[in-house]
Formats: sequence, C-alpha cells, structure tokens
Amino acid sequence: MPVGGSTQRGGPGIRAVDPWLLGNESESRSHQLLSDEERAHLAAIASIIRFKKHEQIYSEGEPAEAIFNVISGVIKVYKTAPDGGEHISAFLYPEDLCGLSEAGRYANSARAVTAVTAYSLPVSAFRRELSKDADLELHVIVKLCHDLREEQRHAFLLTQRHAVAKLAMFAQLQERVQSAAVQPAEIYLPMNRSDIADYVGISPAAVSRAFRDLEAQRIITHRDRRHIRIIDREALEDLACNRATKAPSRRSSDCRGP
Amino acid sequence: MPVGGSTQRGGPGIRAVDPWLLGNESESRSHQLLSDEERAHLAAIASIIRFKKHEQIYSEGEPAEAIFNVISGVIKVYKTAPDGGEHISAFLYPEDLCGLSEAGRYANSARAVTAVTAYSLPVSAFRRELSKDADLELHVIVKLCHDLREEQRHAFLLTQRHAVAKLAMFAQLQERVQSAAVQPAEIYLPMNRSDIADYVGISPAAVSRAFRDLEAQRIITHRDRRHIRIIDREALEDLACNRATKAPSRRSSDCRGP
DNA sequence: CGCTGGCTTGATTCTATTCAATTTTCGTGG
DNA sequence: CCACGAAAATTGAATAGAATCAAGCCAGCG
Repeated sequence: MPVGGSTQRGGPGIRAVDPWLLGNESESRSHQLLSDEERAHLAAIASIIRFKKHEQIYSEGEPAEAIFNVISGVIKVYKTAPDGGEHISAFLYPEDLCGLSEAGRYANSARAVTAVTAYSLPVSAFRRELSKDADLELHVIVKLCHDLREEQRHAFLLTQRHAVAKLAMFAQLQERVQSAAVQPAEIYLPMNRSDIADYVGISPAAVSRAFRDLEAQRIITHRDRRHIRIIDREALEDLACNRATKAPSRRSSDCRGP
Repeated sequence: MPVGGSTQRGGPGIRAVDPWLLGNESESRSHQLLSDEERAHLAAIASIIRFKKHEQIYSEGEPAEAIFNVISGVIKVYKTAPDGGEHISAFLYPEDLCGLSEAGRYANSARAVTAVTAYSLPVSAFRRELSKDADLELHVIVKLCHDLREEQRHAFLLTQRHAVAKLAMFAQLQERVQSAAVQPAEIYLPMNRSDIADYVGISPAAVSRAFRDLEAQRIITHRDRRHIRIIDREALEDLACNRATKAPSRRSSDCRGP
C-alpha cells in the first residue's frame, strides 16, 4: 500500500481510532469514519487543490478560510520561532485534517513535504455542513480526540532525554501512522533530516548520530535515507519507553540508552 | 477571582477560545460555551464527586466509564513511564474536561493536585446527550480544538533547550489559563516543583535553579513557593520565544538564554 | 558529469542531569 | 500552640549528553 498514494474515493475522508468503541484488538487500528453519503455531501462543498513539494499551504496568523483534507502526499504542520527555528507539530497523511484555527486565524503554518493533493473545504460551508449533520459532528469529535492523543504522544516523545530514545519513538509513531497493515514492513520517511530534527526537538546532527547508533546496535537498518526497517522491535520498545518491564532481570532503569 | 474556587453555577460548564469566531481582541479570551439550558441538561446526567488532594481520579488503561468536568480545584493529567517517571500532559482548571479515552480505555491517568470537586458524566449518557444536541456537539468540538492548540503549545514549550525558557513559557501558560481578568496579577502555582518538572520536561533541580535565575534577573518575584509575579514581561517574552523581533537592534538570536 | 544542498562526522563548549548534602516547609501529635 | 519528623526544595560538585561550528561526504538533479 503506497503511503503517499491516493487511497480515497468519493470525497473527503477522515481516519481515526475511535475513543469509545471498545477495542477488540483489531478495532484499535484507525479506520475510515465517514459514510459514503457523508463523503459525497462534503465533496459538494470541497474543491481539489494540488501543492508542489515544499510549497506553502497556509501560514500562521492568516485568516483561516479553509480547512484541508489530505488525499495524497504528506504535509508538515509547524510553528516558526522568532529566531527562525521551526517546530513541527505533526506530519499529516492521507485522510488527515489540517487548518486548525484560533479566533479565526490559523494557529500554525503548513507546508507540503511531498507533492500533495488535498480537498479544500471553506470553513463557512464546512460549519454549515456540521450543523446540518449530527453524525458528521460526532466524527469530527472522534478525529479531534485522535489528534489530541497523538499530540500528547508527541509531547511525551519530546520529554525523552536521549536522542536515540526520541528517534525510537519517532520510528514507532511513523510506523503506526503508516501501517494499517501488518508490522514488519519498511517505514517510509518522506521528510528530510532537518524536519525530523524539528519534530523530535534535537539538532539535525543529533538525528544523524542517533540513526547511526540505532543501526550500529542492529535495531534498525536502512535501504536508503528515506526507508528504514525495524529489526529488533523489542530493543526499540525498550528505548522508546513503551515497554512494561516484563522480564524480571533488566537494567535497573528501563528508559535510558545503553 | 479565586482560581481554584467555585466559578460554576447551574451545572457542567466548558471554557474555551472559539477557533472560528474572529477575534476582536476581547473575544480571543476563553469564555463559557454552554447555555444555561445545556448546562441544566447535562446536570441531569451528572453526579458530583469530590477528591482529596493527591487522590487518584482514574488510571491509564482502565475502562473509561466517565468523563469529568472540573468545578473547583486543579487536576493533573499524566502518563507513567516504565521506569516510574511521570510525564504531565496538562493541568486542568475549573470548566475543563478530562477523561480522554482510546478504544474505550483511559489514554492517561489523572490525579487531584488540590482538593477537587467535579462533575462525573457517564460516557454512555454523555454520548446520548451529544447525539440529541447538535449545539452541544459543536461546543465539544470547540473545546477539543482549544485543548489541541494548548497541547501544541505544550509541545512547543518542550522543545525549548534552556530551562529558563521553559519556565518562562510555563509561567505564561499558567497566567493565561488563570487570568480571565487583567494581566499584572499574581500567578498561583498549585502544583509542586516535581510536577512542574514533569510538565516542562526537566529535573526538579533544574526547575529550582531556573526559578532562581529568573528572579536574579528581576524577571519574576515570589511571595512564596506557590505565588509568583511577573515583573519584566518583556524579558519574559523574549525568553519564551513569543516575541516577534520588534526592536531592530536585538541580539542576533532571540531564543537563547542570557 | 559536475554542481549544489543535504547529510554526516569530528572537536569543542555548554547545559542539564545526577547524586548527595543541607535547608525549608508542612503535617502531625503532643 | 509549639515541637518534631518526614517530605520537599534548594544548593553544590562532578559527569554525561547534546548543541554548535566547521569540514568533508554523498546524493540527487540539471
């Protein structure tokens, strides 16, 4: 399944893990929330826009006139610090939403990481649609809950002190967002090293070194700079602090690098 | 206005900045979203619960049977790492919601920072109420957008490299969440130093030193450990990277400590 | 095939962590 | 109300890890 490829038919779509639907394992993967009917309704108010690689989609502070729904490609959502430094809040994949606003203005900026196709939904029309369709409202709630949890995970990643731990978590997050399918596949990293650095909150140099270390420890391999594969999932989870201490005989502290 | 005090009448309430309502300055402060009628409806399905200081409210992984709406006091929402380390996602004040779940289970844990009074809303009844009331659904959407922006700010805070910068931003966030009123007031910090450390992602020792430095630079003062006051707001904003470089003659890099 | 920009690597500097010792605060019971 | 003990907070010294700066390397692209 091509990650950046077109996976939508019949109009805008939203993908998320439902917060309430009690998860019998298979249900805790994200799935399409909207019915064909809803998607058709939204298609009526949407227009399709294309962005070239690295093209700006919107900027923080601009009047928020549209929200976007990714069809294909990858978008980065970011804030710019006064000193020019970028902080990336999220990488968005097909069937994600962006264009979060505050008091009528975009709360952050967005830029195409790859070539992007997206639906553009005028906020006024979208709000009208929301007020007419209670199911759609609920689905937006579900999606926002999903994004909120995702941002909490990101914040958790940022608290990791060691660069390798951050990258380990980053790899996991990217894997989960990409693989609706089985686990032991290749992870595609459409963004460059600086973008990864700005997402995990370290310098590009540290990203480079951390990838080198992960590979030296036989935890990951890479086919090229944009394709990595997890070899030792167990070790990765140790580093990423996602592992309940199962084996009784472990290092005293589980969350530190070797 | 007592920050931890009761500010609600007539049932559950939700406070947020509207993402869409174009902000003529005064409107970009958070305000009560629910009508008296909606609050009364919700009151019918809610029960009031009290928690003692430091009492556990719910734990990550438990079946999510209720969401909570703070009436008075302060709650911390957090995740626990395998090594016992805590990461705090948010401090919740009156008219905030908590109980975010994923696949039917709480996505994080919550604990009372002070003595807390809250409404407990069973999720089933709450969802029923949602499906009946389109306005309520919209208000929940608004609140979730608000919380998402807030979590993005938190993530941004965590990327700051210097401890003083983190604490500067932390002070700003706490001030904004507390003061519906005018600016130059005292900021109340109901949480202890470890909680602050777990929120800003540094060690308690670093929190202590950073507070000392901020005070040495005459940027803040403190009446006691839980009450600080901002003296030099300009310098604080410099440190917190929230300042567009207005004055043409500044240090080349705005976001570094002194 | 060469050029440009991104990536990697090395050496140094700097900051926060860690661990430990000390002081302060707060809750408890006398 | 005061005194005590325990927990929290502060402070100091040593260490470890990442940032920075700069130099070389590689890859993709014209």
